[in-house]
Amino acid sequence: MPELPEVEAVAQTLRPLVLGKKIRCVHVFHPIGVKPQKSAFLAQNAEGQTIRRVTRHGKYLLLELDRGLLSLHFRLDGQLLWFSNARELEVNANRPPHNVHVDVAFEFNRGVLGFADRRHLGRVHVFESRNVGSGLRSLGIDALSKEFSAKQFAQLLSQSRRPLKEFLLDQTRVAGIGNIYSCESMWHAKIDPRRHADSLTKKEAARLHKAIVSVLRRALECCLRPAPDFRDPSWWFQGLEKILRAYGLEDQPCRRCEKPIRRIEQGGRSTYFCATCQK
DNA sequence: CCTGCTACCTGATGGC
DNA sequence: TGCCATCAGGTAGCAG
Repeated sequence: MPELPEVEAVAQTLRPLVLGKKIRCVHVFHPIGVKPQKSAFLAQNAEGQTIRRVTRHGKYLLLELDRGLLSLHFRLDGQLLWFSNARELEVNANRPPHNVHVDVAFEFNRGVLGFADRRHLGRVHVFESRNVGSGLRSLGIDALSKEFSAKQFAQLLSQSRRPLKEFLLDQTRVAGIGNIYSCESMWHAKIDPRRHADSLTKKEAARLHKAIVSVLRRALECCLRPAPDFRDPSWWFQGLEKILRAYGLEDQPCRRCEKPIRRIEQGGRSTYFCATCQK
């Protein structure tokens, strides 16, 4: 559930399910999912606590407890699953013929929340506060927060000479933008991903800021309709393809100028863009 | 501090 | 059909 809109949709959908519920028991089926923390540490710090708020910062989903918080990061493939009870989870997960890998589960009085990830790259951690944990602590401004203004964005851009694409993926500057929506935002703003961040004019920075916010809002609407279905392990966000204009469209004609979309590599990741209308 | 590289994992896909 | 290479919406950790 990779980028900000997907995580926000999950947060909104999850909120009514877990708010005010007490974590009766934590199950760690695959310890890699809590690494580098220990299973016992997670259990000790989460069991018996009630979920007071469900929030999000960048791509991190945060379950705030009476004391401390749970930090869930889905990386590339992580997802949440909901089971009626521990028995249902036991029957349906982590055993053939089902292909459902629940690494960590939180059991409530009614219902169980599972964190599943077949690649085991996603992580569940427990922290005293948001200021602990390297990834979470160093996150920049959330791209859908009030603090993310055009002025603030221009300021951040001016402080970096990295290629724009790499700058947008840097979660310590602006949090929440990933590979898809960085490409989409730059396409909408008509700016070349290879430009250095500090080379953007104020006007271009403002255009890109606007593009980022509208791309993320649009994607969030898509992610909420239909809303995530935690009861279906095969569920995934649908319909996002129809809003994409660059990502994954190598060799297909640009929707503005008809020239083929190009794919290049930046920082070890694919960038899709139109070399003709993105300057 | 910054930047760039690799590791971490599994599964889907396409070429031969 | 099988085998191999490549790709995937991400980040942590490390060296320089």
